[in-house]
Amino acid sequence: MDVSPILDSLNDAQRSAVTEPEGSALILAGAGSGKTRVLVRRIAWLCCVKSISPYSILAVTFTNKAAGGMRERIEALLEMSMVGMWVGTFHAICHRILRTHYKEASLPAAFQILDANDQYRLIKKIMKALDIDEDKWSSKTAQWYINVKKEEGLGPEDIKTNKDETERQLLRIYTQYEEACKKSGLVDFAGLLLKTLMLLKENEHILSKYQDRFQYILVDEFQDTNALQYKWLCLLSNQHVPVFAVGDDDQSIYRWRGAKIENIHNFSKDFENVKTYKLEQNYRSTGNILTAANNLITNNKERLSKNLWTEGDEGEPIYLFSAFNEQEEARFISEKIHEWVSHGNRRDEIAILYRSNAQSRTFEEVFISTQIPYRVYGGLRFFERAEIKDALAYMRLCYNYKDDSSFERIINLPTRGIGEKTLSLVRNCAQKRNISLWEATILLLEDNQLTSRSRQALNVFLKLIGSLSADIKSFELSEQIDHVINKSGLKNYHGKEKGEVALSRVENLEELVNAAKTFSIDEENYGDMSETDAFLAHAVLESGEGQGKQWEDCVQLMTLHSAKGLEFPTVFLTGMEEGLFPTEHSLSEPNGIEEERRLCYVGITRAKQRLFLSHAETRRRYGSDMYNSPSRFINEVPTDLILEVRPQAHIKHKLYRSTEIGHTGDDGVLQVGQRVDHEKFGSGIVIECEGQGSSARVHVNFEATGSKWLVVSFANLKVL
DNA sequence: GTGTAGGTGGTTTTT
DNA sequence: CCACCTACAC
Repeated sequence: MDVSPILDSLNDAQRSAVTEPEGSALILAGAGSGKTRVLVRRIAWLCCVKSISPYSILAVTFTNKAAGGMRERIEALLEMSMVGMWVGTFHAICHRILRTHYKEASLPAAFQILDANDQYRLIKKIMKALDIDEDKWSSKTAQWYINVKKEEGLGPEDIKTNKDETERQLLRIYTQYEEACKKSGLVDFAGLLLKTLMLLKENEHILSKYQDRFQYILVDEFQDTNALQYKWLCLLSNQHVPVFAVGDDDQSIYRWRGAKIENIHNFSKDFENVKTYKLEQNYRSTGNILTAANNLITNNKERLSKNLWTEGDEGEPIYLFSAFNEQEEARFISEKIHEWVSHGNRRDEIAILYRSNAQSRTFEEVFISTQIPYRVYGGLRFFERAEIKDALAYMRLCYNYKDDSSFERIINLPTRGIGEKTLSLVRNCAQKRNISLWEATILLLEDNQLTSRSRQALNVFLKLIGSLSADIKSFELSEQIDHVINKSGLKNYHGKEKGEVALSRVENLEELVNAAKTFSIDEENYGDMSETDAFLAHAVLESGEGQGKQWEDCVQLMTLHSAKGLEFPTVFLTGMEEGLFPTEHSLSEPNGIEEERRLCYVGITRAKQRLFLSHAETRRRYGSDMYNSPSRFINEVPTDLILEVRPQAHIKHKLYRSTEIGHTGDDGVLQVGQRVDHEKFGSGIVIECEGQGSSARVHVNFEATGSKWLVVSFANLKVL
């Protein structure tokens, strides 16, 4: 057969990887080296040349978006349907397996998935019930602890009771939390993975079913897999199914979330017959951009060596803009965008990247006033909105009365006179008898111990859910949701509120009905689930876009993390300041700086043609002015690549100002960060140094009087 | 049960 | 500084 479309325009390394005959392979694919292309062609190669049925292939990706894109690209390349091939995130795949074997996994058929937010709420509730002081052991820590333990593959019963008081408390919470999840038929994200792993370990016939089925396993973004996912891969591959793992250790930016880079190192040891391929030719960026990225990343000690190169031109220099404050930084970028657009270019070819979400604000303000359409990525997504989750909680409760988390969410929403007092009676009863809140409510009503008022209210609620759940069983999915949001009073409740927000809530609820209408059950991910089950799972696993409406040509604003995997002709890498990027936090973490540097590397390599780095001398943060020196990462880009742009030079600054200059009268060394004392202005901190000898000046931020430039030879500063 | 004053904390994020 | 949460007063 003609394999040319599959091997067409691949370079040698890519071709070797795609046609790897036997065994597992580790593809170290640098940024822009055609990683996705290799994955897609590999699958095409397996199907067409090796005549492997799509049914025998499992491809795992990091996001749902990537999964969809991959299937599409293969189908486009081969002009055939890939029905039967499993492509999805670890979570989606585990979810599917658990649905199929819910009995063996000791889960109810109607088990629901708990998202991070629900998980947090549940943990808080449990801590309150256990009477654990939140000031001493924060609920955030507890959540972190639970997820870390799960990712290590440890259930509460696997952890030995420690003498350490903190750990004992955390374990108590973990135990209770698992109990609560089990009782309500809820599984959190890490739980999907852990439960699947247990299921496969404990049920030989199920494990061999999947081991026999999947003859080839492919993993994208391998550097971002965590310990649990790795174990899962080992188990499924059973040492002999070839695993094709594609990743880039230099782009590992999720270690803080449990991603284990060691997986890349261990891969060759744990799997048989592993060949390693390096994809180092970059097809994305100009020579200068690549040189900048390469130079930056060589400052990391802990990495597999790899050097990107391109056949392309050097291209434009790396532009650097030093702004006085964050406003000016945004204004400068706004001007550049106007310039760009007036030359007939598109705004969506421009990305503005920043370290933290809060930084988008200044850009938004300036873009509104200078009339630049923009789109901010990230933030609250559709299925994460409170009103949507409320509506879905009704649905979930209708299908599973034991879902306590949903029960609590909507018992008094809209308000129906069931307050804290009644609710705590229900909670107590449920806890004492180890039954669900729903069952406890029924018991309490029979017991006749409640005030007539709360009995009335609880009765109304039970009746409502009862009749809703009876009504909707015969309806289409979208009709079910429409029915629920109307009959529950949810829509009316938000309709009566005033203001923009309320209006958008009603619109969102209507949009939910719409989403249900257009939801087509994707056989591959949801198998033989009912449409409703599939939709509810879909809502949690794939929480949707933050802001719809992509039709307008918009400048793209996003964090460095969310830029991973994307590329843009022009990239503005903003807020390049010590304390911001790298973050203050990272300085005290063991390998914090290296992760920040990888993040910077990701940022730089997003750019195809033009890269702007910018930093601000002062930045308003948490209400007070911060004076940050330029990020060390700027200095790690070779000076000769950089062109400083300064359209409105107010003061002449040195680009690379030394951090140490001259001497004070009492012969102390003056350097950035040094505390000094001045006769008149009092004490302050040196935030900048400039010049040499008698013309040397320092910028000092005085506690009492604010910041001032002082000539060192006159100021008579005392080093403190 | 709703509204508002006071306190607090505040990277990155997909599933 | 601002968004979010909690606690209390209507």
